[in-house]
Amino acid sequence: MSVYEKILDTAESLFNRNGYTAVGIDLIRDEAGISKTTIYRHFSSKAELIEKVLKRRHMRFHHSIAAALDSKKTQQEKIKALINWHFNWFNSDHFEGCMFMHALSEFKKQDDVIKRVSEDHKDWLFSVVLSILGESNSINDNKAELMMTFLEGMIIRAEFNALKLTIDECVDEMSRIAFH
Amino acid sequence: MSVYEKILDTAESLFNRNGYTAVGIDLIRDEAGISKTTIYRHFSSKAELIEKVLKRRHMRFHHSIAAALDSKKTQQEKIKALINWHFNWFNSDHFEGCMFMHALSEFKKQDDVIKRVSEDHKDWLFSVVLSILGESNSINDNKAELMMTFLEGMIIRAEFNALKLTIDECVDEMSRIAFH
DNA sequence: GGGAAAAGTTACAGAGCTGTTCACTTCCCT
DNA sequence: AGGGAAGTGAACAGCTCTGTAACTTTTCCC
Repeated sequence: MSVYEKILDTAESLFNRNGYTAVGIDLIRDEAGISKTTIYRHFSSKAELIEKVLKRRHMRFHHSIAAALDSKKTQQEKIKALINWHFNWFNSDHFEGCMFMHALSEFKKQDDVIKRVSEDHKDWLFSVVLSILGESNSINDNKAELMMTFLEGMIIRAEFNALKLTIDECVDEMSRIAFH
Repeated sequence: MSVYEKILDTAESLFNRNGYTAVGIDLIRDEAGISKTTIYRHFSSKAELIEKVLKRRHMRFHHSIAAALDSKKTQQEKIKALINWHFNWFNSDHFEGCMFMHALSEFKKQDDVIKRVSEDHKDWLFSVVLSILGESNSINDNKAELMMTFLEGMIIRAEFNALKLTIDECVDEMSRIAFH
């Protein structure tokens, strides 16, 4: 694994667990076993490191979700796959909530680049939901809004260990929204 | 207004707009026009100040929502009042998302007291939703979970200016969950 | 093997943060 | 009038953080 990727891996893991401001460059250096000089040779600032971490994470999510949905034929199967994907994420041992959401909260008043990367991610997730429903029109846009709102709620509740709903209950709710 | 309350007011406003870690005691001192000595006479630490800010905010929300729902008779009216209350909040000029959620994200690994205050707030909001439905049983608990998940999604989407749903659409969705 | 590129080590500048200290002032209560 | 509570202002200790600089070591390609 290249040094560049090791920095990104370590930074992503630490930012995910402890937040962006709470994690300093020195901690990333120690955890990655890579000198600070090298970190700053690859990334001009902490903000750029965060930006690159988020962009790479977005690409990973993008490919992973696309792979999970592509093989599915019906709308119902796609919804089930989407919910399944999220529950797998919630139950993985590194789940700490949505990093893009946290980035938006921490930087919406400070850093426009990080803010935009996070907004782009959420816009993309909305487009995934919309694409399950079919073409964009007023009815589908509205259903996608409802589904997206519920999905965001699931993510938040899961972060705080407050999501008591089962996979099937979430699939049922999403399906009910989708199929009128 | 007492000095004590002025400190809480200023701190709450700044924490709300800029986050907890990003706001220093010196900024609160300048904004409130109150010396740092006085702040530390009333609050033994920044963590305690945050805790008191959150507890007072919780009490305010508690009374405000209770007042909004108490006069309503039917379940339908109560749901409408709850959604209305939230949209009023979203559209107020100081809305920046849920401070308890942000506190949980920032302090879940650091400060158990702040974490618990925030969890208590969310538990209370759940109990409000449940009380609209009636007594606690497996069916109502499940409906309350669905409604709470949707409500949390609304709050997040509103924070990021991504909530395109109207009041009526949210009321319809919540009612659909509540009335089977 | 030689030489350049990449990485490591260490120290440090400059800033900001929390929390404390001390000397001074204001104000209220009796 | 006088004493105590409450507030002010300014400095500062101690720490952490970002980012830089100078110098040494490793790695790797020809």
